[in-house]
Amino acid sequence: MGYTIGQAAKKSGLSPYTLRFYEKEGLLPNIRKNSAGLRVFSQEDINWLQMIECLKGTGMSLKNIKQYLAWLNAGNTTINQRLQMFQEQKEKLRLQMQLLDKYMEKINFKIKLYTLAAQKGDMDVYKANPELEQERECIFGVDNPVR
Amino acid sequence: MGYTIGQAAKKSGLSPYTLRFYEKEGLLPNIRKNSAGLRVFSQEDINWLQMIECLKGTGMSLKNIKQYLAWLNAGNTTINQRLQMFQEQKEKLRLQMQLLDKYMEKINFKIKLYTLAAQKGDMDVYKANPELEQERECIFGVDNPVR
DNA sequence: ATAGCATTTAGAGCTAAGTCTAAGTCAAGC
DNA sequence: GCTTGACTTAGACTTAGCTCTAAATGCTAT
Repeated sequence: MGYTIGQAAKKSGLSPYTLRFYEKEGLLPNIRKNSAGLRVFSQEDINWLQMIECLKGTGMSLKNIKQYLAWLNAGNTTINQRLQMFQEQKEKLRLQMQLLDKYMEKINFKIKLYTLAAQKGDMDVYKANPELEQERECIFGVDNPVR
Repeated sequence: MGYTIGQAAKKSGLSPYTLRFYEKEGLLPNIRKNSAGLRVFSQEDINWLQMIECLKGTGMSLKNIKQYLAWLNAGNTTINQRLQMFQEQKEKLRLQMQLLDKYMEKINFKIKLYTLAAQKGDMDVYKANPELEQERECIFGVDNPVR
């Protein structure tokens, strides 16, 4: 009913080095050790690692994840802090997703451009496709510099 | 028709330090200098900075952005490499957006959980709302550990 | 014409998040 | 009983990407 550090590494997609590092940093406070001194990761530990991945992947620092852990350990008196933290994290994620949508537009434009250029063999695609110029200005937000 | 480093910093959201650093790294190869030796950023430079932000924001390293710049400077013979680069970047972005969707689900679940807990004043929300337990298992992907 | 602010340079310093090394322990298979 | 491979520790090292310092120069408003 437990995993070695190598198995936990595979399950979580992190390296054994990283798992030890997280433990050293206090992000994995309750890892058991067996009689031989080896770490034993429970399913709960793996789940917690996935929560860490979620928070890290949405831009939270390890330091702030540690703060969340402290709130978890502090019990019911910190429910409101935790709720607020997730609400802020959600807003951050929403903005990030919005930004990525914009980046996707830019990248799609470039793919369109280079696909035409690859067919033609050169970059003079605006001459043959003047509508691209307008799309470019729209996506890249060209404006008039002062001075 | 040009910006100082401070103005360019505001326009791009980067610090003057970062802009100088990028130039030092060869990511801004064509910044003009005026008669006093001050950098003059053109609108083209600002647009290029926005492209850098797009590539960086979708996970590309500065080193690889520099490679792209080298391809740009090399001319028409590198159109296919550039097309392939953007196609790979698009796929990477697609996967990233998929991941963020998952994270959004997790975070929404936590907000639901903590909102109920905040009303109740404690974390025993699974007892009152057993359907949450199932949703949790679905989102966190609990499975049966071996051994 | 002088104070105050932005800019310049080279190069040092910093932070976050790992990543690795060395020396040693342990269990399993041949 | 010996080798192999995964594990242990403390602590040093690495990398990416900035961020700052110091000393000098130069524009701008009073």
